[in-house]
Amino acid sequence: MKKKPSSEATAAWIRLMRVQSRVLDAVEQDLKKAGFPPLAWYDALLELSRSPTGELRPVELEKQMLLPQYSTSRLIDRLVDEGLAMRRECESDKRGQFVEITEAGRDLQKKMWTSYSAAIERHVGAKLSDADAAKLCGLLDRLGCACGEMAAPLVKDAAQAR
Amino acid sequence: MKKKPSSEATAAWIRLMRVQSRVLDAVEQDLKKAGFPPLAWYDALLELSRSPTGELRPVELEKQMLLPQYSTSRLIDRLVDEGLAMRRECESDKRGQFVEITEAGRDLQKKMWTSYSAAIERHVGAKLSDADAAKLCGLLDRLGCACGEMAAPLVKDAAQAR
DNA sequence: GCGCATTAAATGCACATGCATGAATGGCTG
DNA sequence: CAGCCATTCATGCATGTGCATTTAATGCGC
Repeated sequence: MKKKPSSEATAAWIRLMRVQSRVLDAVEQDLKKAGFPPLAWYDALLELSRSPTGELRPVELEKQMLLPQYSTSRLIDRLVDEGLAMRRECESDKRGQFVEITEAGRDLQKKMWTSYSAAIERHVGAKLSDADAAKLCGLLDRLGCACGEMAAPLVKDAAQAR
Repeated sequence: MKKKPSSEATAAWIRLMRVQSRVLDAVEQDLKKAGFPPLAWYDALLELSRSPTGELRPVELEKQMLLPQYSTSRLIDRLVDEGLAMRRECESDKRGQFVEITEAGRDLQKKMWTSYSAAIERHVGAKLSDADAAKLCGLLDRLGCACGEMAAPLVKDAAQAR
């Protein structure tokens, strides 16, 4: 059947791709210039630090962030290499493991948030009123949620860092 | 000064990243399942085919798509390898060159558009009314355009394929 | 015309990613 | 309990990407 998208839908698609790419680039650049690791590290550290116990199963991390399994596995490798997290074996299920954030990890997450939040403000907040940001949010949610999963219970304030 | 972003701005940022990632993924998967090359190839072929002469300088291509110079260079390599484009030397400026789309390239672009447009409809059009898509567009533009460049003269109907 | 900064494009090298697969464990079914 | 499929995580290999540098040609100032 191959129905064609309306020109509005197509335009929205193009904007979504281009604008995201630019804004992400800008924010990543800001972080890099401040001497910090990539955003993905922050996301992982944040998820870990948000867990009551400071630890998560790789599988859970993988679902929170939208990464493939192998990608999560290697991200954890790097965090561990840098002393930002530790692997801990899982008693109840010996296939699995836990990843626990270290103090250094928590520190880095907090420090990054300073730069990160400034970058968000600069590249997003400064260009949109709160009302418009909320509208944007609502429209984007309509695209994401119907995607199959719900997966947005704790996302809503995922940056309540510090 | 490091001003903090409002929670609305932060939420919008997070949605922008996550939703784009999901939707892009979905569309790329659709294309891949249909046996087509990555989206970037389509974008490049479209830009080339849109040029009146069917050719562009790599530098121009690089500006249209949001790619770094070396990335464009290698993308062209692949297109040429597959017979979808040809390199042609530039008379007036011997440093430069022209990249010209071939018939095979035009064909592929058109064929991809069938799948591509269906994917856009499925993952964007179907989830948003035209009015909402237009709103989304407007909000996104506010984020992208103030970015420094204008760079959206021909983007507005960049998918007027076929 | 000569030196020199500038622009266009390619490339070597380290590192990241995607994909398929493997290894270990768990759990279900008969 | 035996067989079998599912789950969790790691990894080898090919491919892609980022970054810095190189090569080549231009234009500019003098």
